[in-house]
Amino acid sequence: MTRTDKPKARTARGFRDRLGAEIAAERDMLARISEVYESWGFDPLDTPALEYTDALGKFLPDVDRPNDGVFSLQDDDEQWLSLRYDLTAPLARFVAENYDALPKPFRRYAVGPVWRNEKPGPGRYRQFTQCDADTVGAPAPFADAECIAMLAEAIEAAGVGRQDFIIRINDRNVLTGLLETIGLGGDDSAPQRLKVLRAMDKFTRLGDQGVRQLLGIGRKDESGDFTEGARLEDVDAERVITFMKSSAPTNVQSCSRLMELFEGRSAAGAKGVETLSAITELLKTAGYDESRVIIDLTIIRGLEYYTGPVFEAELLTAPLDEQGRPVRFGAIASGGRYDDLVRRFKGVEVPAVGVSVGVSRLLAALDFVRGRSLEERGPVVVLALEKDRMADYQAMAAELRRAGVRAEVYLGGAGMKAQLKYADKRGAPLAVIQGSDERARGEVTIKDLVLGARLAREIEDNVKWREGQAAQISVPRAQMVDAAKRIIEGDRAW
RNA sequence: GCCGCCUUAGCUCAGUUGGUUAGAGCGCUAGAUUGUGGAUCUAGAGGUCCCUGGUUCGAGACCAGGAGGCGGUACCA
Repeated sequence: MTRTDKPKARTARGFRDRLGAEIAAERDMLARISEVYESWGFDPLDTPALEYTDALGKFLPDVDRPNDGVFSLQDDDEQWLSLRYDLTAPLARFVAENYDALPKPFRRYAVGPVWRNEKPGPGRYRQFTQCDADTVGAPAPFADAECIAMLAEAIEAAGVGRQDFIIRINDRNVLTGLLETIGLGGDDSAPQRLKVLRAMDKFTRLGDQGVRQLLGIGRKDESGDFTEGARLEDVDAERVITFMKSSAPTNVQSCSRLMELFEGRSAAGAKGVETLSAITELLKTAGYDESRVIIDLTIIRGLEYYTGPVFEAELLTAPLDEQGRPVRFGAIASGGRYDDLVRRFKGVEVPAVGVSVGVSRLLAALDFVRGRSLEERGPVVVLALEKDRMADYQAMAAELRRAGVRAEVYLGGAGMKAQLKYADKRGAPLAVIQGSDERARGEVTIKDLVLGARLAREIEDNVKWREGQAAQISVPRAQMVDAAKRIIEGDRAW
């Protein structure tokens, strides 16, 4: 192979490798969330990563090529396959395919990677993990309220304090009602409705000014790019903005304000308010008041997808980045009602509501909030000083493992110094050392790497840093496991 | 997708108006300090200067195209 033939070792754009602590943290979080889902009576369902593209509903309009945004490939029979971009579309396919055999309502949860062929950004990858729970075949509001309550429990189980997050809720029908009151109810206004909703979706980021521009003539951003506006009359634009600011401190107040707005003017709007009112009442009875679930009229969510209540969970503690600016993580979980999804397959409307936790985002957020608490705790490393005693070393490691302590024998070819460096790099709590001296005495030396590091940090004047041998003890071989366990317990206290 | 900025050692970055063997800090490897990671000292390894093409006697520096990264914006089921 010549130089130019050599492939470059690199991960594909928007993808990444992960190891050790991060995987453990995600596995742990998924287990906690799944446990909550399962305890609420949801059964796990696993579906394939690849689906027929038409089953996912992702062909470009009027073109027989799959949509941008999904990774697709053509099978040898020319049929298009796509990697799933969420867990809900496969659920709809599964329900339609097995409709008659399933208990209805059908409750399932699903965990796994999904792929999106989009521009990656910080914390935004082209492969990420979702953790969903959905109830198919149950109309609002009971299933919706349950879903929200369960989400709150799942987020807590994942490690976010009760006071550190809030779930914001809105309803698609309420938004439809708003659009009707500004004269955008008709079928011919559909494109404009879309633009208005998109503009509203940016309220949190762009504020009144930006949204006002987007509702009117359009907006030019700081890079010089221009976004076409919805071209509403000024009065109507103001109504939209006023609407978004009219979320009240209590859910009851919000509902009565909305009722006032819609009464006699929009059936859809009134229906939405009733639903919101019912859900928040149910939740309140269950102990979820405004401090945990609040009506927020700026919540929009997916545009041509949700048909009723929509909600998202947001972290309230905004940690600061290196420059001291607050870090926005966006929604850590979201969900809503989508009554149309199965209709594509069956022709009949099947009501459904679900929730999705963005696992990677939640992990990243937690990481920030509690400052890399996911610190690596490596295995105990048994040094291999005498090559002809490897069997003894393996026996030591085995004893430690039997006592529930992660342990391994150093298997490289380097000397003692390098072996300790290795142990250090692995994050080992301690190293077990038995050279010829210890062996002659029937002992092992246990070096406390955590304590040693701490002592070294305190001792500024050096040369005598070597007396840091206080961080190690010799014990009879038979007491090795006990001594090791004691040291590990002690380290935990620090 | 569009706009802007960036890409030099494992990492963070210097590199003067184009001019010989491309540098620093940290990290890494080895040695010293009785058989010891984290302190100190010494030595060493490590670079297709993102890629391709062009301008030039000469390109890490200049030009064009591409790739990757960052930021903004659009889209986001």
